[in-house]
Amino acid sequence: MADLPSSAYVVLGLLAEQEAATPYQLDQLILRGIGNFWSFPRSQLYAEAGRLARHGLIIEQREESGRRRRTLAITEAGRRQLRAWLETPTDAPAEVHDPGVLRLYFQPVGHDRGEGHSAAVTQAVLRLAAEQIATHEKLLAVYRQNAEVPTMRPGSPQRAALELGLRYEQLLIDFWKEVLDSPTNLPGGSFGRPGDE
Amino acid sequence: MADLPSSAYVVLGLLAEQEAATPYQLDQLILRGIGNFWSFPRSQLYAEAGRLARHGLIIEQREESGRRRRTLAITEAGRRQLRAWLETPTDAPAEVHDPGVLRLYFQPVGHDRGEGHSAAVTQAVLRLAAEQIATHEKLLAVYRQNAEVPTMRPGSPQRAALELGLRYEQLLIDFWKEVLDSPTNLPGGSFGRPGDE
DNA sequence: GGGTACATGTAATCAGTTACATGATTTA
DNA sequence: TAAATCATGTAACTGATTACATGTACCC
Repeated sequence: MADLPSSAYVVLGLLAEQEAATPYQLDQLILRGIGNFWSFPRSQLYAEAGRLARHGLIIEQREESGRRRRTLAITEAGRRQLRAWLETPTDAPAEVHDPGVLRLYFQPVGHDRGEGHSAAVTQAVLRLAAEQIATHEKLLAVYRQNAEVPTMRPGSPQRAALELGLRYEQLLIDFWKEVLDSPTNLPGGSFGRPGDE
Repeated sequence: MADLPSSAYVVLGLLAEQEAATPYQLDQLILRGIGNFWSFPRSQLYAEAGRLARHGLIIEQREESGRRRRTLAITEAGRRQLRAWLETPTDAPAEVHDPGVLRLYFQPVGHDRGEGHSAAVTQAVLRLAAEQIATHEKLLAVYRQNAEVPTMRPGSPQRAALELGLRYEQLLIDFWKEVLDSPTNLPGGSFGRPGDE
């Protein structure tokens, strides 16, 4: 079986716990759960559903009437595929796409010549840091709320993924706060060089 | 000006510091630098180059002879666009796609009924954790090497981005080590609940 | 000078996103 | 019952990836 994109396994995984769901319901689940770590727009769910159905990994039932709603359910073959994937070792690195860091990286080139930090760069970096702190604190708050919902069992994989999200956001906030504190000598300066475990 | 995908700004940003480069050279730069935080395959560079050239943000020169090599250089309009983007506030959240976490999340559904941790799940989680630790330690080692290259100025944005990478990998390693230590009560268990600042 | 590794480009395909259209349900 | 909101689907487009083809330099 040709291997599927990871988003397909998100669908399979959710259907494995839900037994059956509409794409819309899956979207809600993703939003509240794994979506914070592997998100994609709802419309993609239709494409995934089609693909998975073609492969016989799920079955789609359409309503006849107006909305022609789809109900999705995983098949035995789908479960097998999911299990196989869960057991497949992976050393694929995580992909991080962070627009804030990207902007930080290129700050110096936006301004005129010279490697040194101009006042303009400093200003821009400060603005960026403040904005990023706000962004990440907002997300942290959302995660904390998610941690409170009753179905979130402590010690479960779902809770662990969320925990990682919480720590990640905290890391980012700490990082940007350091930037705010010394915008001309960013984190990773002369002290605490790597190699000194 | 319609706004461009972030990868376009990677190209613009690099060209702004390099003055001129071939796509291949850009690829090398990305590999060593920002690529750890915003990567895409080399072939994409050709598409980006085309797009940017069409918009007049860079100029492309092609060799006449055999390889028909392209040399890219940023234009004044390109610099303006880059500057504008650098100053655009963004609250777009970072996207993290981590195949290890995704697998962890769905471990329970791979195995038979019941919410409780079966021995099989525990086994699978342990394997996953071990494998993830190895993966992230490998990447950490690469980052540490990158931190040593002479052009990597301490306190610079490039170094800061790398620093973030180092911390991120360390975070992941710590997380997975905790998993290894108590695979039946994953991080985010009863103690250290959020809300207790 | 033949093999190997590096450098370069393109086309075809697949994934992901945006924008839109419409059906159903609630509520004032 | 009109307006607002939630739920649902599709098509068109753009971005990203894979697979391939070929050129150039180096080195034994």
